[in-house]
Amino acid sequence: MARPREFDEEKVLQIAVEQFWEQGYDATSIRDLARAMGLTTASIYNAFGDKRAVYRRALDFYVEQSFGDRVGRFEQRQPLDAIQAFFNEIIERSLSDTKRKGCMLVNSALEVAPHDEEFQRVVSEVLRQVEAFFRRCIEAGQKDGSIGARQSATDMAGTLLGTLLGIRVLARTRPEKNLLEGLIRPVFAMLEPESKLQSDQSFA
Amino acid sequence: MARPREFDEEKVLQIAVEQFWEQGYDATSIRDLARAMGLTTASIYNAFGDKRAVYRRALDFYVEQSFGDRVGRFEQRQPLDAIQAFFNEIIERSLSDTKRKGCMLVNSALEVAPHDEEFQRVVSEVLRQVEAFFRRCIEAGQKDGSIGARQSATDMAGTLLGTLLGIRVLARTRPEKNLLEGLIRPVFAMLEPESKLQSDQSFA
DNA sequence: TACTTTTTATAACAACTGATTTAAAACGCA
DNA sequence: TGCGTTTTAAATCAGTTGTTATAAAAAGTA
Repeated sequence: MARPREFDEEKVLQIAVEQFWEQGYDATSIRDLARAMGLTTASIYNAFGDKRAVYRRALDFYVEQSFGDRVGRFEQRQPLDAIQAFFNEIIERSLSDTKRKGCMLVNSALEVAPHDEEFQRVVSEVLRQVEAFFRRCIEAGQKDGSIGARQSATDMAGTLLGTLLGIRVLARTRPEKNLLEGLIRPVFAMLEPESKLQSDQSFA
Repeated sequence: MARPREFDEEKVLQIAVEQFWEQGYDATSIRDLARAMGLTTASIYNAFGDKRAVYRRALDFYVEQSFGDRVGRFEQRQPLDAIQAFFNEIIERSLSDTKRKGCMLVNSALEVAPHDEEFQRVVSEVLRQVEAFFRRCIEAGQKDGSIGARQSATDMAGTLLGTLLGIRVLARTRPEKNLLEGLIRPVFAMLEPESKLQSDQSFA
């Protein structure tokens, strides 16, 4: 046959993720990638096509390891607990993100997706899946009474999605524990069943 | 004295805002700016300093006309109405944003602020002001009974700020009327006074 | 061992980047 | 009318951008 590849495509993609994640698409040059990957630019073009294709693969790779198993893992839990654990993990990750990289999907939603139809489709599809995960949790919780039905599952799932994105943006410039943990409290309260409402009057 | 300037600095700054707003910082070159402004690059450097300084001035200009009077205008109203009107306007603007430019401050929070201390300060300061506006509204509403006190004003102000940012990100890839107007409903419900809670069980 | 195919390394391509130099042009003030 | 000052225009700087051509190196198959 022919000469085999000297590098591991997954290892090299992981490096691409870190570069694009930290610096964004425009600010990362092919030479940046090549140096970090330990490859020549020719090898990158040979293996992936062009810069946009590397980013595409990197974003897929990121989504896979960021949302792939996680959603399934959380869905094992009780509905309300699943949602709360999901947000607690996001907040924790945002607070320990010393490099201020944020979420690569959100970054992509703002830098690349607005003027690239394909990325728009990719990003909105992932967001739709997260929203659907929230909605399934809420519907299950409403059925077993652990989540209130004052608002529709659809509306509340949207609220959770919006809050999630808001946290990821806010944490990028103001990664303050009090702020993030405080803003999520009223959102959790929104999920509470009706029976708990009266006992929830004090917040001191 | 000396030769007077041939261009109107405010008019030219407005053009810079539109360019940076639509394309972002990196993707907008000095030559892009010069062409759009009808100036030479030398004139830009003479008048503003360097590219970063142009962006700095443009962001200030944007913030001024986007948040300057608006907050004051809304604060004239009744507390709850002020908040609702604020969000309704944001949603309306997001839905009619055919160019998908989003909010320049949010864009800046993700592209520039993370690796530029000064912009981080500028962005977080504006966010703090928006948050303070929300808090003032909530505190006033809690005092006159038009807004519930199940959650603290601080926490709810944070929730509103997070929701605001979430809407601006979400609208960038999914500017859907149902989604945005739906996700805000539970947030408005969170603000309701205790007395209205029981009459709010149906959402059909 | 020779042939085929793919991956490498090196170099180069044209276009563009932010920024500056040079000199001409345009004003107000003396 | 000159003088001092600033803004213009045009060209240019060195460095970087994404991408590709060329040819050498490395493997399997015949």
